[in-house]
Amino acid sequence: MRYSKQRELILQTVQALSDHPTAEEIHTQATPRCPGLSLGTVYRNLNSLVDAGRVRRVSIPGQADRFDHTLCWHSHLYCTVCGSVVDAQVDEQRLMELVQDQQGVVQECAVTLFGICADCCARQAAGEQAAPPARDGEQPD
Amino acid sequence: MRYSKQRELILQTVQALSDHPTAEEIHTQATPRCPGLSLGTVYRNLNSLVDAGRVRRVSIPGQADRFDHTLCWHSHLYCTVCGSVVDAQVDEQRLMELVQDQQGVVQECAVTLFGICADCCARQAAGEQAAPPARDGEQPD
DNA sequence: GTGCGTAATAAGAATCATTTGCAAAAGAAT
DNA sequence: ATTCTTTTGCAAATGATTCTTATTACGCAC
Repeated sequence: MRYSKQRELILQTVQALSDHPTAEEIHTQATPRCPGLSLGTVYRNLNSLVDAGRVRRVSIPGQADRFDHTLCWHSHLYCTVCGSVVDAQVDEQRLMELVQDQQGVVQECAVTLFGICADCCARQAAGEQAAPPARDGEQPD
Repeated sequence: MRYSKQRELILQTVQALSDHPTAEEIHTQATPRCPGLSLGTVYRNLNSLVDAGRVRRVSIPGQADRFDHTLCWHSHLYCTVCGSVVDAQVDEQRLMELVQDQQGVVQECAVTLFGICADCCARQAAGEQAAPPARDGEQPD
């Protein structure tokens, strides 16, 4: 793989946006520093970076893929209130033990939690409303 | 929700096809018994059935959703050799304990295993080739 | 430095799974 | 049977992602 400034920028952007940005968010963030950067290039390079193991792909069912700068194994919690994805604390060792015993061979294990993130919990406790992830047909008043 | 023969048929088809069929597979299987059944109707009804808790949705990253007749919680193993999805044995109780301790509230937990199913393991042991799930640009010889 | 071969790019068409809009058909209730 | 509402079928729309093609620009050889 040979050097390209757009790939470098895309990698830096994923690392800077340490939440779990989508390709589109990465594109939006990166474009100012490289006008003309195309979304296709972002997708292509994200795939290369994932293949090269420099970035991780985070898939939440029914949503655009997100990309994670953290290389070591971990799980994610998808907040059903605000739509954010945060890292979750799951003991890899113990999980693998729990999961290993199958009829067949287990090579990888992905855990996705659905729930309410710490921020939204705090907000709810304070009686506030979080900006919802624009789901369904809910109109704010 | 009021009765419709196509919804009934779709439900029966998911239950009959106890592997994890996609909407398209369900459509193909169901059409003979209801000529003119449209794919849109299949999707629409699968969504209703999922909402009503009569069927479960199984998402594997980068693939069409599959539907599961089994209502009780369980995990899935995606076979990277043949592309099939089989039920996995994961102790729900112990998994939940492992996963519960987050900054935030966990409501649900999805585990997807990637590996090789029992059938493909057996085939590999016997030195055979399984029909691959038609990935990438691999051409058989 | 100049020139080349090749990998990488931008732009947009193409694809795939899924959803949606709408007029017609089918359940349900009267 | 009549009316009211939900569902259907079809086709077109969407959204995310990939692919195609002509073009650009690395990086090496001279």
